Amino acid sequence: MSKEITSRNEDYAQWYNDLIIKGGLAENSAVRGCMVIKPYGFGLWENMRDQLDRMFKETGHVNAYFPLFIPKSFLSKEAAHVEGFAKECAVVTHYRLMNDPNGNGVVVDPESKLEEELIIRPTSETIIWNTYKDWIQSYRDLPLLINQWANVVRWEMRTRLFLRTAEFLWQEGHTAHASKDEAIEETRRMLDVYADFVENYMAVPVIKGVKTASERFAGAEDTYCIEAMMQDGKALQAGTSHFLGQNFAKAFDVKFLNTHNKQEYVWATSWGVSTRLIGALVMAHSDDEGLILPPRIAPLQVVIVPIFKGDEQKGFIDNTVRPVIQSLRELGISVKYDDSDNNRPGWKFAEYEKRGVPVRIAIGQRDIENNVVEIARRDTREKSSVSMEGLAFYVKTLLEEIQLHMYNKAKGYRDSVITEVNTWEEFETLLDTKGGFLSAHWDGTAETEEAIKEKTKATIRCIPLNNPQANGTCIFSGKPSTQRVLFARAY
RNA sequence: CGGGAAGUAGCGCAGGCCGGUAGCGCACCUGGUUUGGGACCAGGGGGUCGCAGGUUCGAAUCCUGUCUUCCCGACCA
Repeated sequence: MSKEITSRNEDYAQWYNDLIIKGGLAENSAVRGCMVIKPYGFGLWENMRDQLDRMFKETGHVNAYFPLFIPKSFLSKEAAHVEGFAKECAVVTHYRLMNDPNGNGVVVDPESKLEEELIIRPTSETIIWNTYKDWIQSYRDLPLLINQWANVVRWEMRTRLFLRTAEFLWQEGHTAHASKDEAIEETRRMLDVYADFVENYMAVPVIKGVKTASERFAGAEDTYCIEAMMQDGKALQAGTSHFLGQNFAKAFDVKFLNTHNKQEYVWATSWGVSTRLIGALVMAHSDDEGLILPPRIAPLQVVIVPIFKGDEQKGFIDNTVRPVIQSLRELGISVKYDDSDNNRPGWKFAEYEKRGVPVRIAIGQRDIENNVVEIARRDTREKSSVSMEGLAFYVKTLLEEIQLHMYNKAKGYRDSVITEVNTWEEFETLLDTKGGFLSAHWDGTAETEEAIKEKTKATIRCIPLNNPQANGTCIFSGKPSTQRVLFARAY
């Protein structure tokens, strides 16, 4: 039993905080609402980022970088966009400090007021579309497929490590297209990339869908999303891909000459995932002993712990382990040999379990005599004795098996909490007792959606893609409905 | 931004009501014994008690303000 981690049953929110902090991923900083991502957590992000980056490149995108500061006037050009972000922006009003005349350190120099305030980007549509105006003249300049890795700031009232912080890291793709169909195709393509990544690398099953009008990104025509399910029955939006129509092209006057020599506004998309995914990862897989990280993105895949009495045994173990490490590395597996003398094996076992390292290899005198090692997998906590012969391949296969098992387990849980409900009583009861996704008929109006949210805190997470059409009656209003949608309480 | 709780050594806490100059466990350092699920003995180092004012001969303790964190709400990815 872990001495340091609050159990899920006792206090789910505290359990999550404990995992992040005790697992070494991140901690709170001296700045309100901002976290420090520690090396282990950043290693995780790097692995996620690198894989996503490969996938973006494979789908024809290139990276670029746009400014952190956005002139205030830019933000006001697209009406819905302003509306959506106005309330949570950090604003730069001055550019210089001076010594406090009263001797209290430094103060803002009142002489240095900016003529036009700068907004610290909450997202980059405006600065990017202002730039695209100059980059796009003809259909030959399209499509323009650009991604940016950046930090953004949204002044949140209430923050939680990784899930919602004032500053976070993300990627934002911003593309421009010659036709509506092509832009929609891009929006869907990137949604598929996200789903592929989250399911196959993070081992978190997702539901692809479309947001309702009220849940849409500020300035989008359509917002597509992937929705994940956490162990407490609450949903989490893991990624979004927006079809922006011609809204930003019109706001920033971005036109191109088509093949018929006619001016047209370009069609746009934007899409993003953030460090929030780490929160999803933690809450989808981990247990009361600590983190459980999927092998394909774990910063450390294998840890080797020696068990010995005296220097002589240690020497034997070192010699046995050395070629093992080499053969694992040759297969592209990350390994750490923890032969530190500070802690005993039991302590190390607990520590690496807390950190979610997928595979632990323990090796002692007894094992060497039998030409075996002890292998423990983090996901099931099973231990077994494995021959040294072909060990590296065994581990490689095991890592793949763990990856798959984690996905299947998470999917099994997720599927078990998707419930079709047909009465309002059922809806309210299940929301409180079981949670998860409630698949229910909805009359399609924002009023009903809002009323349900008021009453239950559940929102429509998405209308799943390829959603079967079936006539029914709205769970709340009793009016006719053409399809079921997914409701849930969410992060 | 409203309501509640909390901030004392790296971590977890006691002390506070009743003011007198700070203590425990873990971690850390040294030496030794240990090592198959969070070792033990002995010795040792480390704290402007979140910060700023105030009351007082004297403040971790009382008062005011402020910052931060956690929980619940409103807002949101």
